[in-house]
Amino acid sequence: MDQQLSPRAREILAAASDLLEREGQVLSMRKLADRVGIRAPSLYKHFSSKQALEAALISQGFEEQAAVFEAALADSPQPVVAMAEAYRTFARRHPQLYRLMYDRSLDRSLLTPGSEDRAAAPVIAALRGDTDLARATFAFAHGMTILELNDRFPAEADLDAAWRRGLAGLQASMPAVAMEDD
Amino acid sequence: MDQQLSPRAREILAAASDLLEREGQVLSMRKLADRVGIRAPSLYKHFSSKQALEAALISQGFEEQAAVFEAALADSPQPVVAMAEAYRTFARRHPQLYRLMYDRSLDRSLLTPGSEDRAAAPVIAALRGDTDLARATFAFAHGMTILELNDRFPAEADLDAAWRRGLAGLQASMPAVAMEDD
DNA sequence: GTCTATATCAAGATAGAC
DNA sequence: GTCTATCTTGATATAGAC
Repeated sequence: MDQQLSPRAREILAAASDLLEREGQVLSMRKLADRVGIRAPSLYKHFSSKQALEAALISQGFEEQAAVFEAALADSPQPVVAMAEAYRTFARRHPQLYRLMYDRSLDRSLLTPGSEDRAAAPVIAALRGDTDLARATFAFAHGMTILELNDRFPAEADLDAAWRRGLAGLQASMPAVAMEDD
Repeated sequence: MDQQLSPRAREILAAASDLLEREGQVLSMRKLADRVGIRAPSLYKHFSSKQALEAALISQGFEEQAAVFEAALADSPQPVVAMAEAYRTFARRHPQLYRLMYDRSLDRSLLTPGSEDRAAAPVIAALRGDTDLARATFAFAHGMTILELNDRFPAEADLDAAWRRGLAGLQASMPAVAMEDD
C-alpha cells in the first residue's frame, strides 16, 4: 500500500508517472532522477531496484483500476459496459503505465498484496461469478485496448462499434436473468 | 516476398527464427551473427538494419498465418473455431515471433506488401465480411493469446473453457444463416 | 539522503581493408 | 561477403565520501 512508502518515495513515483505519461518515453533511472532533480544512484535509497519501483507503479495502477471498476459496478445499470468504458479510458489516459501493467509477466511478489485481485473482483462480480466469461471479457478488453494503443487497427476502423459488438456478444452468453435479480 | 531475398539472407532469417524460438531469447545482431557463424557487421550486407530484418521475420509470420487460416476456412465446417485453434497453436509454437508481430506498432512500409492483409482476409471472410465483428474476434483471440503467453491468468484457469465461451458469444452475434448458406 | 566516480554490460551501426 | 577495429549510446547498479 501507499502507506508503506516514505513521502519522498511517493514523490519519486509521482515523477515516474509524469515521465511515463509523455507517450513513448521509456522509464530509465537516469531520466527519472533528472526529473526528480537528483542523481540516479540516489534513487536506490528509496527503491531497491528498478523492478521494485515499477512494481510500485503497477500496484498503484491496479488500485486505480479497482476504484473505477467498483464505481462502475455500484453506479451503472450496465456495469459491464461501464467497466469496459472505464478500462478504455484508463488505458488512454496512461498508455505507458497500461503497457507496463499488461505487456509482460508479473513478479507478483513485488506488488502491493491484493491489489491485482481488487481490480479483478468487481469484473467477476459484474459477470455473476462466471470466471470463464470474466476471463473471456478481460481478454477481449485487453485485446481491443492494446491493439488500439499499438495502432493495429486500420485508420478507418470504427472501434466503438467493435467494442459494442464484442460486449454484446459476450454478455449474451451470460445466463439470462431476465425478470429476476439475484 | 521470399523470392526477393538472396539465399544467404534466407539462411540468416532461418537462424533468426531458430534463435527466437528458444523462449526468452531477445534478438540481437551479435547473437544472431554468432549463430550464423559470422561477425555482426556482416549481417548488414544482407539487411540494411535490424528493423528491416525483423520486418522480414514478421512478414514470414503473416504468410504462415495466412496459410493456416486459409486451410481452416477451406476445410472446416466451423471455420471461426478452427481459425482460433490455429491462431493459438501458431502463438504457442512461435511465442517470441508472435510478440514481435503483435506487441508493437508496425512500420508497414518495411513489410512484404500485402502479407498482413492476406492473413486478415480469411478471418473477415469467415465472419461474412462483418468487419466490426472480425475486429472484436481478433481482439479476443489476441487478448487470450498474449495474456496466456504472459502468464496473466491464474494457474487453475480453464483457458479452453474461456476460449469456447468467448467464441460462442461472439459468433452468436453473427446474423443467423440457419437453414440457408450464402 | 545526496553526491562523485566507476564497474559492467550490451546494444546498433559504420569505416575501410581484404 | 567477410573481416577487424571502433564509434556511440545507454542502461542498471555499487562503493564510499559527505
